[in-house]
Amino acid sequence: MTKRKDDVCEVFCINEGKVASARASMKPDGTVFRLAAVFKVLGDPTRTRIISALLQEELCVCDLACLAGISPSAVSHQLRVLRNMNLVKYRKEGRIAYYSLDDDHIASILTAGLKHVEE
Amino acid sequence: MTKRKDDVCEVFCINEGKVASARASMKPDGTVFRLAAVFKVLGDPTRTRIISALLQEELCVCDLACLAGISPSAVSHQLRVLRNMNLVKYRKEGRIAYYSLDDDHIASILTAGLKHVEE
DNA sequence: CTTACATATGAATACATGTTCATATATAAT
DNA sequence: ATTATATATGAACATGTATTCATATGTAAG
Repeated sequence: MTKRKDDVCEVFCINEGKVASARASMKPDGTVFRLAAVFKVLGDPTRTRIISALLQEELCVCDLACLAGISPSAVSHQLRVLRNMNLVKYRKEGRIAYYSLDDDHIASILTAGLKHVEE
Repeated sequence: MTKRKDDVCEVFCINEGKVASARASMKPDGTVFRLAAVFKVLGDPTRTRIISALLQEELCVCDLACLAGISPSAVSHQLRVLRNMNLVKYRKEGRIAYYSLDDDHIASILTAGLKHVEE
């Protein structure tokens, strides 16, 4: 196998035209990367469960820990990940932090995913 | 910290009522798990790019390798992952395998995700 | 001012995962 | 038949990641 690592595209594409047009109509790399990042964050069972629970109503860390069946510490770690991706937001009431979905798109993504999963 | 690992839920929930109702309205564990699995599969930049390219038209392994900028071998591995999750299907034409999205839900999921990413 | 509690966070460990490399299979061409 | 090509696959390695544990922060209560 002596394919050169660079310019693989130019030389080894089978349908250069299709590749060129596909490339032209694709979202920019940054967008694809951020999209992947969002899906990756949603792609952990614990976090999916958390988001799924928050579809109904806001919940505090402890309650989410109950629902997910893991320690509050683990939930807190995961909530930070979700926060960093702008998937959840929270409000503080005393020492209790109530988390909720950050915007309506999140529910749409979940719903679309469920349609595929539930066939 | 002397919290028992079992029955954490019963003892340490702050709002038992909210937790109970959230639990009742949540999808079964199996569904949540499969949903997470779908998102996890979509959560890799290479696979997101592949799916994104296939939104336009079917493409063969080599062309996808060009678009993703990785080896055909790596693409083939990823295509198997996507196949296992029923996200893509393929038809053979001679020795060339043309891949396409398996159903319309996939596009919906991508679109919903893009709305969040593009704000 | 302590004490208790809800949450957050850093470090460490155990586990999963994506790519590469080598090789296999299958189909077309010579 | 032999060679070239398109794809598939197994093993290995390197990297990433989710949980746990220990600890820190901040808030309410005694």
